[in-house]
Amino acid sequence: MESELACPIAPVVDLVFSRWTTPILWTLNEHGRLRFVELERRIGTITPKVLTQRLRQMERDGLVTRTYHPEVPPRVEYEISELGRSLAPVFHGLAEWSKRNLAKVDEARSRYDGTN
Amino acid sequence: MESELACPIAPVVDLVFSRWTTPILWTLNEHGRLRFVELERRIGTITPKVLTQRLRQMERDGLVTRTYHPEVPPRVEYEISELGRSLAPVFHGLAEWSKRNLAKVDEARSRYDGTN
DNA sequence: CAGCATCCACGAAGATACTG
DNA sequence: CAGTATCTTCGTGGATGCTG
Repeated sequence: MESELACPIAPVVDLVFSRWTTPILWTLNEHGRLRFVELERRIGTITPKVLTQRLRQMERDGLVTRTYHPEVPPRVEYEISELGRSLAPVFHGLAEWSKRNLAKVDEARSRYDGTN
Repeated sequence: MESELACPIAPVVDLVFSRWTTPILWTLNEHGRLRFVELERRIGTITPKVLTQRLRQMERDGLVTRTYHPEVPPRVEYEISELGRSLAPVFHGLAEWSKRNLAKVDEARSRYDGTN
């Protein structure tokens, strides 16, 4: 998808920051093991189809684990894996940067738009 | 774009990891001030239209600066801003994670696909 | 409940050609 | 050189309905 030619982190960006993966990972990291609907509700605006798609991909990539309980009604639980958890420092770094610099982005936008 | 309800870093993810911003920022961080075509060539697969779009947005967000030299032929130079440079630790963290864990992702995929 | 199947809509991105 | 203009393609995502 992205050009790796000039950017060594392109693969990991594709992996971790493609759409919905961050909220999913963050939620699972905060609340531990969750059922499908719980995850769906906590994220709020995602549709079940898309949530399923992303979870499958993340399961394949080893970022989350899926546990199926053959009951009636069926119960499926998702959990962040060790590999997924190892991204925590990166996320923390982003949160820090956010706290410190996101306001500057807003300022820059106002300046650019001339709506000082 | 992304749901912020469950994920505090969603805004910064949108800002920094939307398409092409990472390669652009990385390239400008590596090579300093660059002209439009130089940037285009280093990234390799981006089209001028898209490159222009992304650069405009990043300029608006305060991540890059644009300098126009009214000459013939015209010369425009792009440079990473202080704000953009402040992302370096985050990028470095990603590169580190990449070196350590990207192979595990490949393993997980092989396992999932059953192509052990 | 946890999904899959299907259809549809939209915007981002690519290809191409053209200007000051 | 540094873009802009236009057209087309494509993928993501939304909506809906249906199963074990």
